[in-house]
Amino acid sequence: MKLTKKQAAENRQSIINAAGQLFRERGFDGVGLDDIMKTAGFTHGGFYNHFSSKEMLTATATLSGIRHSNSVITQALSQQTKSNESPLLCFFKRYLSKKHRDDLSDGCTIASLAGDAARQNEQVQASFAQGVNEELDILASYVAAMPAAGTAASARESAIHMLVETTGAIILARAVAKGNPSLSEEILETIYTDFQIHMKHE
Amino acid sequence: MKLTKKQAAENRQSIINAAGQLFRERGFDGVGLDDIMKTAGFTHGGFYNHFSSKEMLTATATLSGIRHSNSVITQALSQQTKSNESPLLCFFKRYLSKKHRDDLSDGCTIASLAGDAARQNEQVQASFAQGVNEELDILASYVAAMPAAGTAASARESAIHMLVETTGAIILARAVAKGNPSLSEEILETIYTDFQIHMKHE
DNA sequence: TGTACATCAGTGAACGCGCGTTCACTGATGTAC
DNA sequence: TGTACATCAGTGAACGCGCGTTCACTGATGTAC
Repeated sequence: MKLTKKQAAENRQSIINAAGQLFRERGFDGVGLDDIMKTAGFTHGGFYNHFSSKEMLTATATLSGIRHSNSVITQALSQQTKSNESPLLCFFKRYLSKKHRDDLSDGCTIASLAGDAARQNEQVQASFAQGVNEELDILASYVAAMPAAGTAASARESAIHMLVETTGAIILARAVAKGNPSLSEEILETIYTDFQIHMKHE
Repeated sequence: MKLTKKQAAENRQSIINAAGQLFRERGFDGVGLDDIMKTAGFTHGGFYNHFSSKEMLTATATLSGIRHSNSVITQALSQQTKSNESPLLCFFKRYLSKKHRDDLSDGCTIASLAGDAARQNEQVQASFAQGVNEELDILASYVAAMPAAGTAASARESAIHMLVETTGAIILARAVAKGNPSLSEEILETIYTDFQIHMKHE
C-alpha cells in the first residue's frame, strides 16, 4: 500500500511531531521508537522508511521542536497587549508561570531538552544550536527595536541574557517542583520580578 | 564473606560516589546498575544489599553529589585570591570556563542533572531541592557579608539569580558545544562579563 | 573467655522485559514504454 | 491513453542486547549463651 508523496510527507511530519512531544515529556532516552510510532498512529517497523536511525530523528525533531516554540515567541512579541504592558514582559510572565513549568509536552523545547542535548552527538547539538541561534535572533531584533535600544552587539548580549535566565529558571524550577513546591515558585517569581524591574528602567 | 560495619559503609559510599560520577556524565537513564557496581569495584548482584531500588540510589547520589559540589564552592569562597579580585568572581570565572563545561564527571552536579531531575519522582526532587537550598544558603551568606550588602531577602534573591545564571549558562553551553563551539563560548563569556560589570558596581 | 548460630555483604547466574534494528511481505502509486 | 513493472510506505514478527531485579549460595562477622 504505497502512499502519495504528499501523504508520505505528512506521515513523516506526524512522526516528527509525536517525537517532539514525547521527547519533551520524557527526554531522548525515556522514549522508545515504539511509543513514538504508536503516538503517530503507525506500527513501529515502518520507522526506518523515514529515518535511518533514532539519532537522525532526534536531530530532526529537536530543530523542528525548537522552531515551533520560536514561532510561539514571535507571535507573542508581535501581539498588542491590553494596557501598555510590554509584549516581552507579558511573554516572560507566561513563560515563568507554574502552568508552563508543569506543561512539559507543549512547552519550550530548549528548556525541556537542553540537559539531554549536552550528551548527544554533534549532529543533534548542531540542530540544537541552530534553534538557539534563531531564538536569539528573534529576541535580539525585538530588543534592537525598543525605544532605548543600544548597539546590535548589546542587543545580542541582552538576548543571551534573557535566554539563559528564562530557561535556567524553568529548568531549576522543574527539577525541584515535586520535592519543594515553594522553592520552585520562589525561583520563578524571583527571576520574573527582576525582569519587571529591569524593564521599567529602560 | 561478611564485612565489618565500617567496611560495608565504605563500600556503600563507593557505590554512591561511582553513581554520582556516572550520572553526571551520562544522566540517570544513561547508566546501568551494572556500570555503577563495576566502577565501584563490585559485581552487580550485590547492589540490593545497599539500596532497595535504582530510584533510592538516584535520590541518595543526587544529594551526595550536590553536597560535594557545594563543599567545593565553600572552599573557593573562603580562599584569599592574589590581587584584590573577589573570590566570588574568581569562582564564576572557573565555573563558566570551557574546562568546566567539558568536564561532566567532576563538575557541578546541579548543572549536570537538573534536566534529568525534572522527570524524576518526588523523592529524587526532594534531594535535589535540599542540595539547591544548601547552595543558595552558601551564596546568600556570602553576599550578605559583602561591604555593600542589603537585606537578607535581597541576599537570597541575589543568590537565586546567580544560581540561575551560572547553571543556565553552563547547561546551554553544553547543549551546543559540539554543534557550534563559538556559540557555546559566546554564552559563557556573555554571562561572565555581566558578572564582572555587576560586581564592580557594588 | 569460648562456643554455636544468626546475620548479611558479597558472588555469579538467571529472569523477564523493553529497546533499536532487521526482514519478508503487501499492495497502491508512479514511471517507462 | 493503456499496459507492465519498479518503487516504497506500510505491517507484523523476529533478532540480539542491555537493563532492573531476583535468587541460591558463600563465609567472615557479630551476637547470645
